[in-house]
Amino acid sequence: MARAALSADAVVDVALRLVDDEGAAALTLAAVASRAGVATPSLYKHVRNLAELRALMSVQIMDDLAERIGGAVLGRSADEAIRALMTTWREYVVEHPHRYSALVQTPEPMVAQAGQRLVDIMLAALRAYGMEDSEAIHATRCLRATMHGFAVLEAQNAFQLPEKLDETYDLLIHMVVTGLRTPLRPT
Amino acid sequence: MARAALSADAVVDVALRLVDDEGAAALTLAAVASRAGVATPSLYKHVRNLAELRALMSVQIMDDLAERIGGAVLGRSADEAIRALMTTWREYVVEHPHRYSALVQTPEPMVAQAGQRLVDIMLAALRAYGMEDSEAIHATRCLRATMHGFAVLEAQNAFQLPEKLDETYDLLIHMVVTGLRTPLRPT
DNA sequence: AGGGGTGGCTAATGGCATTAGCTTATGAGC
DNA sequence: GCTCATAAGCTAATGCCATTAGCCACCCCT
Repeated sequence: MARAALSADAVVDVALRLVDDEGAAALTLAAVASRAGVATPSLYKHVRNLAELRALMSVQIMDDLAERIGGAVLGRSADEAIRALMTTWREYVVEHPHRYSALVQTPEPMVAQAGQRLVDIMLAALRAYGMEDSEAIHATRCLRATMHGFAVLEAQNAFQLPEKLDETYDLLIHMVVTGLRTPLRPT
Repeated sequence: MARAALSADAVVDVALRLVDDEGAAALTLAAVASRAGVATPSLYKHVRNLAELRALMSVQIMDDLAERIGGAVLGRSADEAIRALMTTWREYVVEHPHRYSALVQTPEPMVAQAGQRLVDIMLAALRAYGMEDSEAIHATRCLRATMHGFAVLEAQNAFQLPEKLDETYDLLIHMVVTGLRTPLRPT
């Protein structure tokens, strides 16, 4: 080992704060290096390239989300668990909208695994409905799509009208809870 | 006027086909120019810059979607309209996944207006539920968030497990229809 | 005290968006 | 049919960015 200095985690951390402060479009290696007080090429000692940095950031974001959500869901079941999950998810997005916009979905194993950890937590919350496996997977996808869609749109400021988003989100939670509880077909 | 040749619309068209063929990440002015059989700087005679090209592409995509959806919803009401709307939306995404990934939401008026046209069609479909204005707006946001979330994830290939997406989407439609029909509170 | 490896640096390359300024074809009016 | 203004194209140049190559200094371990 040599000087302590930077590390991959530290670089990711600097990059995440940069994105928080200046938006996802401001993410360049030059800007990260400048914040870290280092020359641009030095970053390559810690991350392979920009694409990997993006992936590492996404993993960190998903893990943060997973941790928060895991805590929120603990000890609750069924409707209450979904409500807590969705509320916690949105809180994170509202706290860090740019960070959420910087999330990338790549087929890369590292990112896919972090996504899976997140999905597993949702899956666990939905099993509380007594769903069998395949059914729970479909339900989880619906939950994920719904939350993610709202999150993306809110993070990008895509909702124009003056109606309160809090109220919309209450309705969204209601829609998910009601819609997933009502059986699709009487099979 | 001078030579017919290119036009802003033609550039947008070439760019959309490029994205369809090679993915959203392949969108560069150099690549568009090459496809159009022209030198890169020539594009600036038709679009202001890359950001404007992206915006114009997004407008085109949203208008295509609006046209399809307008047709699909015509003559249907309530549940059937929502079902048709969601099905048509997803068909477009499956046909043009890269194009959908290239969609940008900016506060720019041009894009916001195209988005509004799309939202208005959804709003019209939801009024069929007899919702009053504010209620219909919240419901439209839920519908939009849900569809968009699923579309983004499917376009990015973010669903890993082998379960059929068709089945998931059936459940999603069911969730939206059921969830939006059930009143939130008996106010 | 010394040596190996790690983490930093400067310099160089190539792709891209964008701007400046020149050239030419076209079509409207005569 | 000729002229000319202008739209639409071009080449050249700039500057930012990611990435690579190759060099140097510091620190820990012995």
